[in-house]
Amino acid sequence: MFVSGGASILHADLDSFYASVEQRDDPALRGRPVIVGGGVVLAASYEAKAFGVRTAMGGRQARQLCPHAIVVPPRMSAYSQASAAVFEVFHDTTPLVEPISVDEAFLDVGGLARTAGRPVQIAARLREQVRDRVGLPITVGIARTKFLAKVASQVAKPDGLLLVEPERELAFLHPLPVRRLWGVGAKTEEKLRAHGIHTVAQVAELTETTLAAMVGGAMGHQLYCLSRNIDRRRVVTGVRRRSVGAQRALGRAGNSMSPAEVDAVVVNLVDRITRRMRAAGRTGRTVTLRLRFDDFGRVTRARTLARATASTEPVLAAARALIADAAPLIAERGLTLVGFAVSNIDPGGAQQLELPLDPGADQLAVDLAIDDVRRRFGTAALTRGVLVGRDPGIEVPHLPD
DNA sequence: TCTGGGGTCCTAGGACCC
DNA sequence: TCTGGGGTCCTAGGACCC
Repeated sequence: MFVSGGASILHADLDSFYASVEQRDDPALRGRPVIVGGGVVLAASYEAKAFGVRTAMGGRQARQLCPHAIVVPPRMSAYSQASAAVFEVFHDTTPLVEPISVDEAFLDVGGLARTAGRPVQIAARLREQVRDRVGLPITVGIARTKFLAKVASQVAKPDGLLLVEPERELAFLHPLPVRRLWGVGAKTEEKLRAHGIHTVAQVAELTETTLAAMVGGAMGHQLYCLSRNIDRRRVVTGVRRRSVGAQRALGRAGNSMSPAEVDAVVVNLVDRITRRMRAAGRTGRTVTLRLRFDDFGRVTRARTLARATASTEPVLAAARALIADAAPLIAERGLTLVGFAVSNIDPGGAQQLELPLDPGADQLAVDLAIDDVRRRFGTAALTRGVLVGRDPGIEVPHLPD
């Protein structure tokens, strides 16, 4: 099966995910402006967005814009369940699903023409299924590249479906504002604006060298490519996490916390992180402390351990040492947020691959199972693994480190 | 505008190695 | 005593994304 060159990448994106779940579960909320989250807007229904309410906006401002909005507290477990149900629909559609977040994924449906129809038909059916089985609206963008599929879904929102045919890619892309380009936020938008550049078409007129001088090498290259819809990224499954973190906003109360109270927060954060790492079978080496102060200034401090771990004690020891080093900063600037992340995740150290073998499996069966793992995960998969056999007569091949 | 919680990637300097 | 070129790892900060 070879790539046809047609538009066969789907970007599926649930609309106002948290708010839609709330409207689904409480009929009284349907058709009305709903805001999820009090201090900060975690999600807003389209009825609330019509008043200018946006995700990540302060709660006070949101209520000023939309005084009659119904504000509900988040119900994370309900969203997790809804997400799992939606991903079930995704996986029923194609095995090539690349999750981006709880409410978003890329799907490659290029190889399904014979069995499932054209991508537009597949996308329409997927939307119906999510509506019928989970009760949520979802928007799907279809294009030849991941980047453009995502742009298409953004343009098609809410509750829409948009196919960008290969022959009209640039006609679709070029009139859009630069902010639509992946990686362009407030700062980069401002840099480009300073040069009189507002649209994707204007970016596409520039050389890579010119762009690199404006926004840096990597970003310049990216903008050069995306503005021409050059995007060779494939839809990939099984992307590994690179860090695990947790944080807690303390507000002004953080200013007056005693060292013991801060330590209690640290212990709790480290416990949550290492618990999740153990559950996922991952280890990491670098512990990063993240602090936010009264003036909203931010700072990070990091420490790298001798070996990767998911145990509470060494991570907690590093976390406490980082806090101790930062104590003068905290005293001086006033603490309002503390967080940790463990990164430098070991690519294989903690993964225990269980090879299913029939009872009485012989050496050949073990070798075949290992070959299968190598085919699926690459030859590097086993180089740092440990295999435990019950029968001492069966050998695990010596694997170079 | 006054701010949650979870992430990713890039840049740049210093230490260290061959 | 001074000197190249190339590479890795670590730390800190910044921008961006959902």
